[in-house]
Amino acid sequence: MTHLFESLEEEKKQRILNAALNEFADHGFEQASTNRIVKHAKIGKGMLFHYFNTKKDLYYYLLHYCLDRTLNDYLKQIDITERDFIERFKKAGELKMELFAEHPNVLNFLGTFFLADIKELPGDIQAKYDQLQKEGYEKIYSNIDYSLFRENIDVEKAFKMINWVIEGYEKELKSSLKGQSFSELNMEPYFKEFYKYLEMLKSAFYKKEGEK
Amino acid sequence: MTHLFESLEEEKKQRILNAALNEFADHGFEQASTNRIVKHAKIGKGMLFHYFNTKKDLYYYLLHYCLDRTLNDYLKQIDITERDFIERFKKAGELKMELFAEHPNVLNFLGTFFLADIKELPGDIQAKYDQLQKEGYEKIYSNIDYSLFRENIDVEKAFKMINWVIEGYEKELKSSLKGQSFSELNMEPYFKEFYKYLEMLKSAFYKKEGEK
DNA sequence: ACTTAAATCGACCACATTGGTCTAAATGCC
DNA sequence: GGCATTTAGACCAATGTGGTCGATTTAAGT
Repeated sequence: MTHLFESLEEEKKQRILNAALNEFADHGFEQASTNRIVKHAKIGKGMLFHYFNTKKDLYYYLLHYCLDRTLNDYLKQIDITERDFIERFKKAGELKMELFAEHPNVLNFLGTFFLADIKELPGDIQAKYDQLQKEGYEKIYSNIDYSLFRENIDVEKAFKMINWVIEGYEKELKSSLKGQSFSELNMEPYFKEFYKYLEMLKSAFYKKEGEK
Repeated sequence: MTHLFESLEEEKKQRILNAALNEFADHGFEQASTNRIVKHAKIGKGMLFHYFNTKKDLYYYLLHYCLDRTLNDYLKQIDITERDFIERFKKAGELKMELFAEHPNVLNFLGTFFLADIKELPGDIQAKYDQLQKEGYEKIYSNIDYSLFRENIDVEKAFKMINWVIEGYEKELKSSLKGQSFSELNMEPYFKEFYKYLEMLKSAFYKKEGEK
């Protein structure tokens, strides 16, 4: 088989995945401890190095996994036939929350990776990374209907502000629900509140009904 | 003398302060290394423990220092006779940038401290911390002129969105100027751009001239 | 039931790093 | 000169590091 680890029982796989993602997300590559990983994953030390030969290999495996998830479960799901910027990102925000609910550490891990700027990556991972950046850029900027915006406003700045508000709300939500098991929570009221912010943004930046 | 460290030549004091703040900001208390601190501060190991008896004492000293700076150089400077929310935070944003330019690590250090939630602090530090929270709350919410806001908008939400936009701009600025010595930079063009965002927020949330 | 192969653990390795100490030299001061 | 303070870094026991290995259990095949 291509990878020993892949053919493990799902539950153990998840335990190891989560333990390792958390450890790297919390401490970065160098300071992450394989001892802590095996302890939290509740496996013997030997196993970790049986599945992944070295600490670095483990890191690359996780990186590949996270890039894949983010690309397939998040970016690729963003619908660019939706030409309304805010509507597009309303759905994107929901997708992001779903991914976070299922795998809180995928996004955290990638977060720490982004600001660690490693000099060189294995070819296939570099490719995935490039693909992710390209896809991300496209999903944000392509095929937006500029005519929805009021004439006198700076659309570039509006884009940024909308993103900051979405990020701000996400951040606040995460911190106010810290500890609670996100995935078994009824998210509806939070989405409702999220939508109110988006409506405010629309009435701030979009043309009013009359002048369309 | 009350504290050996205080009566050092300014330049050496700064070297030690910066080295230690950076180390704790990057790694948190446990993982921070006194060896790295002395290396970066370019002093002998003995000195650090001569000035501050233990690692913990050093940490508390820094904490006290950072709380003090933030309180005196930032929070206390915010003018609450300015009743216009956005104008108040325009000046607050500038103060924050100035503090950051002079001491990038003070805010970073406090940032890591906030989310580390230590169980118990020495009395005097706990007091400073409480004072900071109280002062912070006051400076944000007290004496705001609500009548500036348009009648149909949710002011609480507007507050938050304004803060998210300011934080977003700060974050973007920091990351786009990363590496450059912030303090020797001409910040004017960036303030100009910052103001444009604030103007957009005003026209989004405030009453127009006519309806005042 | 017997053999062989894969999976699993954790003691163990050599080495690096930890917070903190202490000696001995350098420097400042009268 | 002589006393006190400042300085550097070798040194300490303790802990932690990534990674290995032999021993034991489990699974599979026939």
